[in-house]
Amino acid sequence: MSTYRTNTCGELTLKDLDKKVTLSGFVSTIRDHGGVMFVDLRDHYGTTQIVVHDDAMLKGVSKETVIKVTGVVVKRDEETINKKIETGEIEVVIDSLELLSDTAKVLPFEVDESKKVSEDVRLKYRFLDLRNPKVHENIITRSKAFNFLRNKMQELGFLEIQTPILTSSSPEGARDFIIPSRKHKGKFYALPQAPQQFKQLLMASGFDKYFQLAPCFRDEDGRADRLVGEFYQLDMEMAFADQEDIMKVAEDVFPAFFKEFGKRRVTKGHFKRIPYNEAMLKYGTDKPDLRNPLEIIDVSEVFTNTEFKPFRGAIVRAIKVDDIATKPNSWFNEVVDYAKSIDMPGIGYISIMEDKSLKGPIDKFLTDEDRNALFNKAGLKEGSVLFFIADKRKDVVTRNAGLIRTELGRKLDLMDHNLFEFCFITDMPMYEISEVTGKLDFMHNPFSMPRGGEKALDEKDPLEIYADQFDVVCNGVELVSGAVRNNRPEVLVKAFEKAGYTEEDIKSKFNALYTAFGYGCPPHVGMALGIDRALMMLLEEDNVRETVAFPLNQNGEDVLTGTPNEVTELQLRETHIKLR
RNA sequence: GGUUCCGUGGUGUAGGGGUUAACACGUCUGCCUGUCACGCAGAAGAUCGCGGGUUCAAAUCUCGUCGGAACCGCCA
Repeated sequence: MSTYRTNTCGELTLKDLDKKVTLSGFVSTIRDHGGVMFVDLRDHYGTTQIVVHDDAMLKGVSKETVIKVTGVVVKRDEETINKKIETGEIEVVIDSLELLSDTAKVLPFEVDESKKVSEDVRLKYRFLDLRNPKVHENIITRSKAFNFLRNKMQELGFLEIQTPILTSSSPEGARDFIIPSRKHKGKFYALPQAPQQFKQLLMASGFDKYFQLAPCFRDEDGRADRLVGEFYQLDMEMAFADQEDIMKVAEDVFPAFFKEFGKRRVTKGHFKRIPYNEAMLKYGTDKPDLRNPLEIIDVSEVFTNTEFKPFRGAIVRAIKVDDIATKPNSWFNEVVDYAKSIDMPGIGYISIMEDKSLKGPIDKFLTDEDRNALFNKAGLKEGSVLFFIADKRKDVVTRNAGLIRTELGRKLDLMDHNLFEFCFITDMPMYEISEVTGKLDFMHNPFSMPRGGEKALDEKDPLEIYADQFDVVCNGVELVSGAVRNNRPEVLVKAFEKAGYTEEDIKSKFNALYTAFGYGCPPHVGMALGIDRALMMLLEEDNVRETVAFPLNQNGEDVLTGTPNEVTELQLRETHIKLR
């Protein structure tokens, strides 16, 4: 038996009546009624009400002090049962109390209310914040989630293998965190942005199914849904497998994971598959929220020769919404205001009235032929409203249409808030024209196998080449990225040449992979889930930092431990670093 | 790197060119034998982030700066 307790604060019930018990924990609250005092004693497992009859025992005891008490488990009177806590039918009447650890009398915040406190204060006193059961529970769930994923992957025959944390910097992708080498003057280690190269090397090493709950490091700015510095991926790779095989794993693991830890229904069966280009047209984004039933259509051809100048020669997209033609003008004005807020000049729309006549700012520019074309194309009916989004630039019109679709869905509350709806975005273009350089560049993952292999690279317009590469999107959040990898050195070289790299570049930057592939490598496929972001959704939080025990703030600092910090002159000298 | 918002006792907020800067929670003191967000009475606690400017007068207006958050860039 422990010196400190016979039981935890979360487990005593009526079946323990009359037992002599010892409990230890944090003092949550003290309610002093004169002759009788109640102390809520909290530990990791729960809260138990302690009854004190001698106020001398509470000397020095205040909120958040750590105490040990011994007493007898007593049944509460019917009218004093507290249904809010597991132990609410009993209480412990104590005869001794020992103060194990004192506390400052004035706390930086009330532990139970810590979620309402500004984040910088919470993080400065994170240890207090984490005592809050609501905050505490997230970390427990995180632990269980990691355990679940590990078990699930092992059940599926995947082998967990650790890949290096001290590795080499690669110029592509995100900024690396770099670590100076003591033994190699002027050289640096880098923390991995992802285990990408190593997991592919594992495939070349003959391991069949690899996974890892992998820490990843990127020296990039954070967001509410993106951790600064470090985050975790469920990373996996499988040999002798194609895209269908890994998609099956996705459809097995992720819904099970969301069902286990989420509070919402999860879509059953196969995920809907949407080719990238179709997603961009229908939803205006590569991470659509399918709970929103609205879809975007292209009606450019109707307006090729229109009298309405903003639409003439432009790309025109439209969103049909049924049964809203009778909304008041003010409602439509709010939509117009939203359009302006995203830098659209305005938004045109037509409403279909009871007599099938049209009403709206755009109507006077339409010919009967146009009207017929729109009716057919959009499936308009009485009560429908068709919103138009136009611009000469394809990326702008696509983005704006997507934003309008989302706003209409939100405004009309069309979404099922009790659902996690997954889909695959497939058929990713291999290349795109970089906005920065104007040259051909990889759109996503350069290690993906171009569909059609060498032949496609030789014969096709690069912008027409697709990859067996996919994302898993849930409720408009990109959770997973996966792809069939390029395991053929000669194809790899060709694929990189299109993006302006030489064989020498590949040899110097990705020497390990290039060399390994030269000695035979099974065809392989893999994907990675952003665990923190998935947890954020499962915990219904709107900030990823709520899923991590000790997150860095947006400025990349941990104000509790003082990270990052300065190092000694000696450390600098040994690692050949000179500050200036 | 950029944009926007925020910064007022320990915490969360209100207020707003002028006198004791308000409220809730917390803290302290006293009362109370059944509360569980206990209650009641009282007290302490803030140069309103920092610096400059305008003004007879700045916590308030203004400029700058620092800090935080959200978004854009960035995140193959």
